[in-house]
Amino acid sequence: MNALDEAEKRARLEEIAPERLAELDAEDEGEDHPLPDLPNVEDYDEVRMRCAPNPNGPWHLGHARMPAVIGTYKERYDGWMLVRFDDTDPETKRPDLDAYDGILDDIDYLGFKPDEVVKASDRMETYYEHARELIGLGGAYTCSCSGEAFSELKNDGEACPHREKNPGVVRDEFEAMIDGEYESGEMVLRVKTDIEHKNPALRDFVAFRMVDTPHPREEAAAYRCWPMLDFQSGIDDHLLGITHIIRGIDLQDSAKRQQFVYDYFGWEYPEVVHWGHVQVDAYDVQMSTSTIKAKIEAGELDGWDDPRAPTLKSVRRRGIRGQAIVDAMVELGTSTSDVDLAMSSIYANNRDLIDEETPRAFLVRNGFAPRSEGAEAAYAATEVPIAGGPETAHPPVHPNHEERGERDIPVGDAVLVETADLPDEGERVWLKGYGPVRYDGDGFAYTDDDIDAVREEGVDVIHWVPAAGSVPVRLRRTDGDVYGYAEPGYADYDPDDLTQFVRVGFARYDRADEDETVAYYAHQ
RNA sequence: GCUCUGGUGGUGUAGUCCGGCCAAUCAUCUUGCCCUCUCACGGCAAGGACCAGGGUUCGAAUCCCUGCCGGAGCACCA
Repeated sequence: MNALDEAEKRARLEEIAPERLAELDAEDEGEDHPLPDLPNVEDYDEVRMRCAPNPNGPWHLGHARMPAVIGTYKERYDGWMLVRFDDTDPETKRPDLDAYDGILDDIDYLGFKPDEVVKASDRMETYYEHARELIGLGGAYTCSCSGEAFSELKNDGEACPHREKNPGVVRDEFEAMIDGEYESGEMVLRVKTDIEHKNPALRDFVAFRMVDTPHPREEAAAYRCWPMLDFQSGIDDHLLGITHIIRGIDLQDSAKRQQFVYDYFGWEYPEVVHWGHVQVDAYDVQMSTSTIKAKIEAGELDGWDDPRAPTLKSVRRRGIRGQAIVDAMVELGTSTSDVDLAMSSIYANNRDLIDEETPRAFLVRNGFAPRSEGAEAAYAATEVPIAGGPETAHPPVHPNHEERGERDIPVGDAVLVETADLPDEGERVWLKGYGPVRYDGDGFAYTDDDIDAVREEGVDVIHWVPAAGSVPVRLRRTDGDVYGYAEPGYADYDPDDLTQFVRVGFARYDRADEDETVAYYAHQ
């Protein structure tokens, strides 16, 4: 009934309330977006956002959320995306020189292109300029209290003696900080907020401190006086025209702290969205840069792309599309509560993306080297002589796409099958893509049964490879390495090619070593 | 201790602002069936949730109160 006069209703609405019609259309479009609307988008000419990673190491899976969500919003609002490396801690979170390009590479893998890339460590003079200005406005003071001493005063809501220091002295001491005349811990510049603020986290926070360790980037190695995140990031967000900040709840109080700086300068604070922490299931290794780094150094992981590492390099090597990760991250939304990301949803997304285009191949498993706790699997292959049938098998490249042709697998005198698939003596089995055989205890004899044997008589269909000419494969899984033999055609694959090993799962061809070919397992 | 912030199936999410159309959406997941040269894809079906207790109301996932549980900040880390 209602559907019948939908068009009529629209026409009528157009007449009496065109603005309402536009609203309806906007609502309809909104249904396609898993992510909630960004706040107050209409107040800005352009939605400008930033990813602000600390380049202190390669990215783990959780890091993907930042570009995934921000990049998706960028596409949705036709906005602008900055990648800004917040590398202002040369010591505790010391930047890793390879991480700058590594992160950009990961963002590219996820399918996004930043409109601009900057490094905070290139912008030091800008931060100094603004600090000078802030001092001029009476909004900051140099302080030589020890951390503990200040903390104690602060917790009691009491100002330290340096707070009312003569502005000229503050100016001189700050210049001395810039000139590196203090050592680490001797002097900081604090933002004057409200020392009695009911939230102790907001009271007179540190804007600059001394760091003795030189920055690893040559261009920034001479600086000793470094801004803290709250100051640097706050200044940059304004200067770079950021309209929407999207970041984790750990920075919840940051906006409130930075608001004080913005107030001194008379700036408007951007819109902010905070999200909770992400945990990913399916990994034994904790998702943290330092933990992964430690495990690699201890030899427990082979590297950042070890299949057991919850890193982007790892899933990438397994042949999982960046898009699958992005989709999963976007589905998580931007809730402030902590969320668990199920790898199965990444796998489901990936399967959606690759199944149609991925060719099939046989892999007969024979051996397993577990590399994680509780992993168990027993795979064994049996060689069985075969006689009486055609010389070659022709299974399709893809069961849903006849037009892609057939694989040609020579059978030879014997085949390998997984021992668990071996039928009882006297029973038949259907070698997939080849035909029916009867097992006589020693070998397979081709029978003349047609496919009805499978359809109506319940003969099992199993995968197999020829005993001669098959490709020894090591299939690297998150729980260990599976050994086996792939059909001869697998020798023609190139690195990055995907295949679906029938009844085993999707895998990415990695390389051909001298004695074996290495593939990485993605998922079933 | 102080200050924020959150709690819908196994997981994620919609609904919460403006109480009824919610015996709660969608996806993933699990199970069963169908399709198929046993995978994957596809189709069908089933399973599974409003943190607890009070209150307001004709009516509460939605509003109020209390409790419980969780996360974050109070760094010269980001």
